[in-house]
Amino acid sequence: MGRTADANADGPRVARGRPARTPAHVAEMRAHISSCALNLFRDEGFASISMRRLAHESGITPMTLYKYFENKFEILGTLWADVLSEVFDRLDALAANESDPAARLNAVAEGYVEFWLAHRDRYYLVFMSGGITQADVSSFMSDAALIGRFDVFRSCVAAALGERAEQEDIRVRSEALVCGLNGITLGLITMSGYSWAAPKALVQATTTGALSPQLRRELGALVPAQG
Amino acid sequence: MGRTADANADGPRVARGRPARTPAHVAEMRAHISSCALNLFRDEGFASISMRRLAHESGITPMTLYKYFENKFEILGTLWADVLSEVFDRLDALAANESDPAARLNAVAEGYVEFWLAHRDRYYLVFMSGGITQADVSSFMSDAALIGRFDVFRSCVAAALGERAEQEDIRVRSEALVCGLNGITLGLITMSGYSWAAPKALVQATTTGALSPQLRRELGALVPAQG
DNA sequence: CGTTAAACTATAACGCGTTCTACTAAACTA
DNA sequence: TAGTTTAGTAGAACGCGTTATAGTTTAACG
Repeated sequence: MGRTADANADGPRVARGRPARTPAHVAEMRAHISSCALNLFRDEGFASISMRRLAHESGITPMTLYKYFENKFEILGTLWADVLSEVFDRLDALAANESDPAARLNAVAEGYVEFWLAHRDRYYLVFMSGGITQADVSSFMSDAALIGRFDVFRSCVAAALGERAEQEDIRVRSEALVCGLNGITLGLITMSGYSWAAPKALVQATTTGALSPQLRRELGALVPAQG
Repeated sequence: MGRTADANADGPRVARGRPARTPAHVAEMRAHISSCALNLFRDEGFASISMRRLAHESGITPMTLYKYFENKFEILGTLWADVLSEVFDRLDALAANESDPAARLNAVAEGYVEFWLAHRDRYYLVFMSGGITQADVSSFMSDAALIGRFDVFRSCVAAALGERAEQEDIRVRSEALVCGLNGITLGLITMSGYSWAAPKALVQATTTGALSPQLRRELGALVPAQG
């Protein structure tokens, strides 16, 4: 002890031997692996693709995989960003095509649910891939850029409410809206044995519920009064 | 060929050799295994309990386990009924304690969400145990007795709407309500990194949304007119 | 009793995610 | 070029869910 190389601690460390992977190369490698993974997961499902197989298809050794990713789920996590981008790009386009605020809210909400229903493979990829634990999802979902994209809903709600909107009001309404839409998707996909009402009807009930004029008064009992 | 025992096909088959397991014994054995599984899963988590371990704790061979259950998830499925019973027993009690219809609806909705939030282990057990596929959940959820218990919500919605309620109206509203509550639970549990509004606020937004007076008119565009 | 058909056991095996260890290849400095 | 540090490889290993196989016990029959 005391014999190690960091005796000269007055610099970023003298470069001896092969340099460590540059962040750029790491990013490139992760992107390469993720791209292979996306194709494989889409075609054959997350559970069916083994790490050994993914490594082989990526032209890499299984061990190397674990140099770039903590585990299989972390690979999955990098794909979520792509899928969610896809959803929200579509929602933004839908929103741009509707000038009436209430109609816009409804269009976006419908688009969200219908995207998942039309691409169940992606839904499974994001929300239902096996063995997910609380920590896995929430750590990924705290990515600020991703969460920010859910603001479409918030701004649509704000626009539809118009003048009468207050901050906390909008927040609760739009979060409840997102939860409702997620719940609709979850129900229709995972409990397909039950004969649900039409998705559009459920979505519309949820969006009009989010704009219910009654809500603001009732919320007064829960959040600090604002004036 | 032709030498087999079913030459005498004029009966339910002659009993030769050890009789097959009686349905009662099968049920009993499954119950025994399930009971062991419930304790183990609750204490150490679904993923942490191996089939070898469960077999051992049940006083049984791993192979025998597979004689009574198709796979590990089927064991899990038998526990869902117990957990859901627990939820709905509580909801029924809550409903009985509230005479005002709107308050009752809210109490039941809150109770539902709060149960899952307070017993996340059970939530994982039911909704998030790894590797679940569409078929797994929906086949279980088509159990009529279980689905019937969700009618608490329907009847609460009907009572709160009072005279002005119509069949399809109630149906869509209560299904959207259930979806919304499921979505709230899903969001709060799996995306705990995000700072959601208070659960009670989200629930109240959802219940008042489900009673929104606007809804009935808008639904007219989607479902056949009723008069 | 012996026969028969089933229940159950014991054990090995497969591929999985993951980890470990020993090794080779590469990229830099002195 | 020699020395050093890291990247990547090769391959065994662990426990997992699950399956297959062969053997043993059990409960009914005649």
